[in-house]
Amino acid sequence: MEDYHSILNNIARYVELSETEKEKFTSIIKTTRIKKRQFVIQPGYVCEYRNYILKGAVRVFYLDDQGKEHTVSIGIEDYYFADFTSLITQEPATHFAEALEDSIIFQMKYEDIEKLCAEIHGLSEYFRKITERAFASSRKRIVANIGKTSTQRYVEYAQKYPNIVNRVPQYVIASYLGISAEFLSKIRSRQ
Amino acid sequence: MEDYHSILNNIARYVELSETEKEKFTSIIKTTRIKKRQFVIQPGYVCEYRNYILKGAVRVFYLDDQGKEHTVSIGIEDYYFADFTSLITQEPATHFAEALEDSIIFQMKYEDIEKLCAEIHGLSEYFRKITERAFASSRKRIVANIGKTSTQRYVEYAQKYPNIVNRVPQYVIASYLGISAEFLSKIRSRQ
DNA sequence: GCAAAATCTTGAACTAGTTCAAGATAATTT
DNA sequence: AAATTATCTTGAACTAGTTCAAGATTTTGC
Repeated sequence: MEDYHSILNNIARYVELSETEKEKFTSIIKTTRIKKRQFVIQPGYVCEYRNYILKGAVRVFYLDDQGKEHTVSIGIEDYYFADFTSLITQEPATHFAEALEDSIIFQMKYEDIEKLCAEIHGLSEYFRKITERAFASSRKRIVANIGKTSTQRYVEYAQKYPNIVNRVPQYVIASYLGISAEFLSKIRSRQ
Repeated sequence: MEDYHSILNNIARYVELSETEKEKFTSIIKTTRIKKRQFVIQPGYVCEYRNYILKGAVRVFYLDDQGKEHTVSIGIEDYYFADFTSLITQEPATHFAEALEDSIIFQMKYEDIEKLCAEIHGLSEYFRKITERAFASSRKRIVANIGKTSTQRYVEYAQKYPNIVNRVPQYVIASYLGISAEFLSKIRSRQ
């Protein structure tokens, strides 16, 4: 029996579910342990699961034509990740998800969530609300990428997520912020 | 009596609503006519409405510290827009929304949508699903901004949205793609 | 249909950030 | 604790894209 306390707590911040509903939800969860550097999602394979990080750290990234890595998301505890395009279309992924530490994740099959959202109104509301938040912060990131200098982006990110900056390799942060690893090093040396 | 055909059609692509539900939904819609260059959303004022474009074109943008414009979204018919951060937090907006043409928009109050989503399961599912799609395409845009050259971004955008490129001033496209208006002009002259 | 406003183009000087290369540190593994 | 692998730093040469300025073209309002 796993500890669903933290994910149910996350849900409770947005909606109230009955005990039966909570049980139905936790019954679709598969718990997976992954080792550092292990891939959870890989290009070519459909992203079957919506993943929740119970413990550890995971990043989602893709490789461009020149083989350069671009990190799309960095998540630690209490964070969802997926190749969302692949997840909602159920077409092959284009992104990797890689454990940055030994981690424990909860995996929920796309179809199971869809069925449960159709059945449980509160759950539909929950995913609607967290996706709205995710969308708004994605918009904020676009704004930051377009409108700010690399230095500003790094300083603000480090201020907002000091724990991530301390846990995760610098080249990952760089590729998340859209800066070369070398230039991020130079930014840091000037601070 | 307005023509809700197109917005109900949009909904029908994702979920089925009963006649009563449709009526409840259309009853919260306020129709507004806006003139070219008119602002619908302005920094300092809470973004009260989720807006749907029935006819016309609208962009959402913000001004950075140096007074430079950065376009966050460009929408034409059958497209939702808002300052989503302001909408979901109900705090003052930081963005402008400006009509690029004389337009007709449907406006739905944030609180009315929330209430109706809590009441009508299908509507909650609808907004969940369209927000998931919006989120996925927002992620794609981040990837494009970080990983591609200006030229690639422009060429791909023009290919995907030829109608927008033809309807909307070039400097708006440039500020959406994160390029200076001058450089976009040079890109186009080389094509 | 003319005047004014808005948009687009082009060139020259510049700069933020990249790329490449090589060495220095730090973290893991045996 | 030595060896290997992963990560970070620094410098020099380079380039994609910016900024500024001024003129050309198109659109809009009266």
